[in-house]
Amino acid sequence: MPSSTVEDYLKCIYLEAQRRDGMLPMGALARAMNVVPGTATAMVKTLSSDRLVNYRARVGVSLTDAGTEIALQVVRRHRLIELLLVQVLGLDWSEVHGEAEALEHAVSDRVIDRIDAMLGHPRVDPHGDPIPSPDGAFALVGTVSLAECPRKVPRTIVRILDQDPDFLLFAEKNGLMPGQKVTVVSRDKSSDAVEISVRKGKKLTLGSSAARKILVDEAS
Amino acid sequence: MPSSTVEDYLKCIYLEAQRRDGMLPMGALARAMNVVPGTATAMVKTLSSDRLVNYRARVGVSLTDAGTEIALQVVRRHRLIELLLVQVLGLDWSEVHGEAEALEHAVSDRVIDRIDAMLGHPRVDPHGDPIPSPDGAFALVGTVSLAECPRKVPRTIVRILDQDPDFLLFAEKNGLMPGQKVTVVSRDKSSDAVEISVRKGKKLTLGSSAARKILVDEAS
DNA sequence: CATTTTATTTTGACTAATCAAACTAGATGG
DNA sequence: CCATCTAGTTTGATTAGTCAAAATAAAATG
Ligand SMILES: [Mn+2]
Ligand SMILES: [Mn+2]
Ligand SMILES: [Mn+2]
Ligand SMILES: [Mn+2]
Repeated sequence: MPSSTVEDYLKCIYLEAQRRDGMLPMGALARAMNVVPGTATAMVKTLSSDRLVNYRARVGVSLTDAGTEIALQVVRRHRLIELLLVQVLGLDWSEVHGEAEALEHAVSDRVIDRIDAMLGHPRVDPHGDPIPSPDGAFALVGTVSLAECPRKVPRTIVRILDQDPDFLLFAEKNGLMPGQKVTVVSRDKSSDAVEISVRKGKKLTLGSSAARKILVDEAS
Repeated sequence: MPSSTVEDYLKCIYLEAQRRDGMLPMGALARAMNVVPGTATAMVKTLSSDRLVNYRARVGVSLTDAGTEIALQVVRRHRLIELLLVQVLGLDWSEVHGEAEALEHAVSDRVIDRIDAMLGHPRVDPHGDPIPSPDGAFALVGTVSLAECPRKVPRTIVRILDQDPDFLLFAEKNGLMPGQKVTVVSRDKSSDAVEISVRKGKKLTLGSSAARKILVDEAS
């Protein structure tokens, strides 16, 4: 069985590689894992000799099929746990990411299957992140953000691309959660601002980097 | 924060010391922790320098107040998790001890408080083991076992002193669970047997070591 | 192209947790 | 009391995961 450290590295490589194209540079991995670069290099070498990643010195790292499989299991556990904490135990969606970070390594398949069943085989977690099925499949949703979707057309929020508790609390307070309606009123290039209106016509202005974190559905 | 290894040692010392009198010998600790004696000695020395245990070479180990406090927190987490797994997620009582062994180190106070609230501040776990309150207090129950309680008097089972899945499955199959009624019919010294009758007058014979694991209430 | 900067790798060291095996300190007992 | 047994302790290694700092490769720049 992989240690929880190995699980975290694989999950991190998987999630970081979503953004970027091919190989994940060691510097990015080290930053994401909060370790010094030498530590990332050392770890990646052992992952490589275990055939969990492909490593090319001074280029970067990518997951093998075996590594992807483990990463997806960890992501599945993480997101099912988040949903359990929100829906069954009543924690706030801003708190659950941190909690799940530890619990994802401590739940067995048996327990995760029970959680999955009790929640009715959910497809997404509280932040709209997709939950891989036991065999690693999942649907991709909402690839357009408030920073680029058409204006004046009401949309439904489907996903939030940030786990930071402060951002999530802000989002929650302003009704920016999956399922909520939102319309982009205007955008201004120079001021980098996106003006939106949420439920009850409440207006709100976001910087574009925040707007980019809020994904809405494709179909109007 | 103590590592999960330290938490397990402290919990183990706490639980093993329940049986025995004063100091727990290193051999007993090593056996209970599944490590070689030298490992237990080394660990206990570091616990001792952290003021979590009192250690006297060639005598044994006992918990300090600080050590007891940690041990009780771990026991509290363990037992609340067991109850959650049984009552909310529907796992069998024979499975939950093993699951809780890992989860007890991964749940935060925040999560454990929510579990406690959701379960209605329970006093005992699925095996009848008492759940310490956040400040470490708990009630002692059922100090008499089927091996020594009076015969022919119906009793209620309050606690099972064994976490072995096989034993628990056996007990479950025969209705030997907390809350169930049971009566000792007869005992035989030479054959070491305890004959009991459970719900619906079903008869069953236990060896005395098994009988000693089933605790019943004091008052008839 | 030679030089400087930056990213990555290497080297050397450390901590926590463990085991195997050699070594006592006490108890047991003739 | 000496010999032996046994439980417990020491010593010497090992593994996983990490950091600091030196070394180096590659990229960027004048
Ligand atoms: Mn994690
Ligand atoms: Mn999430
Ligand atoms: Mn444990
Ligand atoms: Mn229990």
